[in-house]
Amino acid sequence: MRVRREKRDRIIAAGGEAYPVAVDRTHEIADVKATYAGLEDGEETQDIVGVAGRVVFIRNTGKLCFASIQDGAGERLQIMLSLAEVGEESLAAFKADVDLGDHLFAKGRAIKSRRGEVSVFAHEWAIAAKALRPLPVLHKELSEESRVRQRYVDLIARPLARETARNRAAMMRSLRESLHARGYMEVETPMLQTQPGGAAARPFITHMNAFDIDLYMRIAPELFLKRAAVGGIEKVFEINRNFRNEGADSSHSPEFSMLEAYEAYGDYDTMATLTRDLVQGAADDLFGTRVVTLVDGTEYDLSGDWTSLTMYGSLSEALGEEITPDTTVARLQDLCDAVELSVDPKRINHGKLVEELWEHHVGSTLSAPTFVRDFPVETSPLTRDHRSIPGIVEKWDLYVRGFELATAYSELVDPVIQRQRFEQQALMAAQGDDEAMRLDEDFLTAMEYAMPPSGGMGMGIDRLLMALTGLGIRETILFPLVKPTED
RNA sequence: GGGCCUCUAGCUCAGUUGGCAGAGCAGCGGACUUUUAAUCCGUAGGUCGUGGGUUCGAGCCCCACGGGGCCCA
Repeated sequence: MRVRREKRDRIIAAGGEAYPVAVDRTHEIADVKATYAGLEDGEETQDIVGVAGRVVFIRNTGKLCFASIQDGAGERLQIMLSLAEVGEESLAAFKADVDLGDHLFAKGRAIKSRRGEVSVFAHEWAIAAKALRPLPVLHKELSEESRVRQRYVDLIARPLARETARNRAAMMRSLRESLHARGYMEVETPMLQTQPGGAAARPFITHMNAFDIDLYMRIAPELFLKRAAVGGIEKVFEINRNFRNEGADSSHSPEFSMLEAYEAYGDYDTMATLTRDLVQGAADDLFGTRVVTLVDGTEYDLSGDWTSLTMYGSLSEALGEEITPDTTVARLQDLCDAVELSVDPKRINHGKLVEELWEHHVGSTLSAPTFVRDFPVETSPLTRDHRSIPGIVEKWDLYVRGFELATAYSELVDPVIQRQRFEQQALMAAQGDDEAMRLDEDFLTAMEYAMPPSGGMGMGIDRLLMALTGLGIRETILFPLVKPTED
C-alpha cells in the first residue's frame, strides 16, 4: 500500500499520469480473442489494437515481459512487451510502475505467442488507473466474510461472483419480459408508508422531519397494488425491495426483493400457473434447461406440473389423525407438546398451531417443488374464504428445495369482511402479537369502491435465485447488509 | 433466543505438551526475449479480533465482549 502510493506519486512527479482521463481503447478483449483465435502458434499480424483491463498476471523475464489483463466480463488477454518494441526506458518503467491490480492500456500488433496464446505485442502502453491496494491471491477462495464485506474485490477475484451478478440481472429481465408478454403493467408504490401493511412482520421505523411524523419502511406492497387494482389496472406487478426488522440468516435478509402480481378475474389457480411459468421461464432463460445444476453439483428438477397438496389433508395424513378447521386449540396444543414444538404464547390460535404442526411434520420433508393449498383463516387476513370448504381460505405457498418461494391468494375483495379481519388482527395485537396487521382506513375506503375478483401472488426474488443456483441469500444479493466492524 | 465452530502478515492458512511468530502467494532488490499459480538468488513484512485473568512465561488455558459461519428454536 505504502509502496504503491509512492509509485503513484513518482509517476505523477515525473510528469506522467496515474489516472488519465481516457485511453485509446479500440477493441474489447473478447473481440480480439475471437478474431485472432485462428492464427498459428507464433504467427503475427500487422493489425493494431488498443485494449485495456486489470492486470491479473505478470511475468517478467528480463527483456520480454508478459501481463494478462482482465475486463469486466472476466475475459483475459495477454500483453507482451519486448525491449525491441518499446525501448529500454519504457520497459524499465513498466517493470517499476505496473503492479497486479492496476488497470493497464496497451496498443500494438495482434499476434499469437509461440505457446499458442492470443496476445497484443505492445509498442505503446499506459497505466489506465493505478491500484493502491494489492489484490487477494487469485487462485485461492476468498473467505466468506471478505466476499460480502468487499464484494468489489470478490467480483474481481471470483468468477462465480461475476456469474451470479449476471444471472441475477438475467433473471430480473426474464421475469419482467414474461410478465410484459402476459399484458402485465409494472408500477412503483410507496416504500415510505404512514402505516405498514400487507404482511405479518415487524417494520423499520424512520422519521420525516418536514411533517414531524414517523414513517415505516414497507414490509409489503400489497395494499397499494390492490389500490391500483381498484383503480382499474387489471394486470399489475411490482418488483422492488421490502424491509423487515427481523433476524438475518442464510435465507433471510432485512431488505429483500419481492415480486407481487395481481390479476383481475383470476384466482389462486391462475396465479399458480403464472408462478410456475415465471420460474420455469427463468430457468430456461438463464440455463436453457429446467433441470438446474446447483453450486454443490446436485441437480434440481423444476420441470413439469409440480405436485399439489392441501395443508389439512397432508397434515392429517402425516399425523394419522384427521385435522380440520374444527379441531380444537387444546387438541392442537397437545399435538405440539407431543413433538416438543413450542409456540409463542402470545400468538397461539387454531391457525398458528396448524401451520406450526404442518411445518414440522410436512414442510420440513418437502424437496421437490410443491404447492401447499388451503390455509387456516387466522393467519391469512387478506385472503378470501374457500369457495366450498368452510373455515379455510384460498391461499397456497410454494415450497422449493424446502423453503417458501412464493405465496398466492384468491384475494379478499369484500370490504365488510376485510374490515372484520382487520378487527380480529387488532384483537391479536392487543394480546401482544406485534406482527398482527393494523387496520388501514384508506385501504378499506379503496376497497369500498370495489376491487374486481382477483388472484394475487408474491415471490421472493432473492429466493428464486437461491432456488435456481443453490446459493445462500447473501451470495444472491450484490451488497448484502453486514454488521459494521469496530474501527 | 440456544448450541457448536471460527478470528494469526495484503490474501489463503500452519503453529505440537504453555517455552524465540511460521509457510505459500502478493511486496521490495537482483538475474532471465515465449511466460501460463514461471524459475532462481536475496530481503522486508505481525497490537495473534478486543479487554481482563491464571502463570516465571499465553497465539495456545480461563472469563467477558465483538465479527463471521453452521445447526436448532
